Amino acid sequence: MSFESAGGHESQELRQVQSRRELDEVSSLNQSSVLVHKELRNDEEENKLESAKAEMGEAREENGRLKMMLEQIEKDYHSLQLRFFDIVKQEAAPKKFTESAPSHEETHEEPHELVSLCLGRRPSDPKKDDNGCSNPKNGKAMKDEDWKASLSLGWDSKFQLSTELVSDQSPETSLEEPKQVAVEAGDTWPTSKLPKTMRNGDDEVSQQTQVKRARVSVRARCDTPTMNDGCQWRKYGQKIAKGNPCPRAYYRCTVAPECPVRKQVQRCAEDMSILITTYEGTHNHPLAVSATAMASTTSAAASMLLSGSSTSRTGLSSTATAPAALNGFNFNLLDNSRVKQIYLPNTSSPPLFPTVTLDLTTSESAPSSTHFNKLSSSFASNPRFPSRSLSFSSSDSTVLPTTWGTGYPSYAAVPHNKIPSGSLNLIGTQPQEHFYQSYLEKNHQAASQESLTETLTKAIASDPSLRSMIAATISSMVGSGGTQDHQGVGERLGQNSNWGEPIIEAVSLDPLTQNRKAFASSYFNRFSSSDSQTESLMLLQPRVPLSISKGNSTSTSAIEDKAFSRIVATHEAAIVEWANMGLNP
DNA sequence: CGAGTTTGACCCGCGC
DNA sequence: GCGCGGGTCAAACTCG
Repeated sequence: MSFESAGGHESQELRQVQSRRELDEVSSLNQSSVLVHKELRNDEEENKLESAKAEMGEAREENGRLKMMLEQIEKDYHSLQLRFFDIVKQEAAPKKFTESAPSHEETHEEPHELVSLCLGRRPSDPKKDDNGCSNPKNGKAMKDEDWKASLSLGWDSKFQLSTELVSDQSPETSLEEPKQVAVEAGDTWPTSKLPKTMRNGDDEVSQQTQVKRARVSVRARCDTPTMNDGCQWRKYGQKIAKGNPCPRAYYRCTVAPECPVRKQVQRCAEDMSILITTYEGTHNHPLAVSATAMASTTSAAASMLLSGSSTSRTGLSSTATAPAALNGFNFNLLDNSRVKQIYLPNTSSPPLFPTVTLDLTTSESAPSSTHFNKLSSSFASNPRFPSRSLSFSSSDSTVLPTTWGTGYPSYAAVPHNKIPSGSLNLIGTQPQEHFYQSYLEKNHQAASQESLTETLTKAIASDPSLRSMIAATISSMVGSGGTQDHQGVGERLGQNSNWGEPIIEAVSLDPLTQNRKAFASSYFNRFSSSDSQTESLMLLQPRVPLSISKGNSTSTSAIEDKAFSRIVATHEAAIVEWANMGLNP
């Protein structure tokens, strides 16, 4: 202690001596500097002037260099933009280019990379969105509408997202422009099927002939000539199709003059009460709330279909089934017993387009796994395109099907947390869906729940579309079912958006959703870190999270319920984390 | 009178 | 090349 105090004393003296010396130096320097300053004042000014001039010269030079760089950058940007447009044109019209100048690069192009098959509408008018549901103050007034809308919020095709990646024309419009491109690229009709006026008119459109189009066929019990899906349709033709005494009617969307969406309506030959409506194309206009349900459902189905076809070559056959969630429908595993045969007008001539069938008929009819097999095999025989069947075998007819034909949905009649269960079956030809086949077999053999869970986990890892569906389910659960909170993801996303509008916009605008997206992406990427599609797939969340209520799924088999519980339990931590993102933004 | 429907003709792709 | 079937066109027709 004394040593320290002595040392401190010495240092104090040293500091005092030092400061005195410094003061002396400063004073002497001041004196001398005054003299020098007087002498050099003129010289300094001259020097300053010269240095300033030199600096200006350098600045000019730098400015010139920067200008050159800017010009060069602009040139590069312009040339790249031109190249980009050329590429987009080429990709949009592969047929023309392959015919005129076939190249290896083009012939090796994956068709799915060129296609967007979003059946929802593109966000053509964000203002309308704002006027509609995004205003939280409208809360109660919009409740019913929101509820309806919540049923209709859907997915968008990941191909749209993929298109987005390469079609960004300007940062400000990056969320909108690509969608337009997607609409133009994905909804074009083959040249042969384009109206003559269109064939002669827009070359770019008519050139997009090889683009693979997805069709979504919806089977639903309906007494009226057509399902009321909220859209305005104009009938433009009717034909008697082979194998079905009931005529097939062709309708064109008339909400917007240029809307490319068409639908075919035909009664099922075996069951006249079942109406088969096949949708094709993407609405390029805002949709009414009542119209968004079908658009979302078909969009999701098309997305699933294409996600499968995009990851595998067609022509390989396998029967596949998958658990999935669409717009709040229950996420149920396959129940073969409820899958009914879907009318196939001409199994000898496979459909020209990849088709996904949504079976919204009730499950009252007799079980028929043989029908299922027959159906899947007939699809599998299709060498050109895979087809899938999604069966929403609902035990409660108050869901979607009954809303069609009556004009307006009756969703309000169904408590949101008591949505009846529906199974969703995928019947596909995707070789990567070995899991589905595996599950199908396991289901038949009453396999153990443990193996089922493992299989499901493996499936998540192997199938990007399934991952997207799982993510959708999680989102749904968090949005309403899991938290009993209508302010969940569903409202966040659903209210501020119109139907069919690609989810990417809402996702991009909502920090919470961004977090969730990032989380889900990272989470599911653990299963497949090398899968580049995962991230975009994670954006395909459902707009509306209806409750995935399992308590009311009386029609669901015990195996399905348990399997569902297991898969949810397996990813419980992720789900909780996901949910907490909303609770603690 | 305009919008929507009906219906025969037409076009095109595909298989034989 | 021919026939078949799916899809579309467009004139005629219907309806409000």
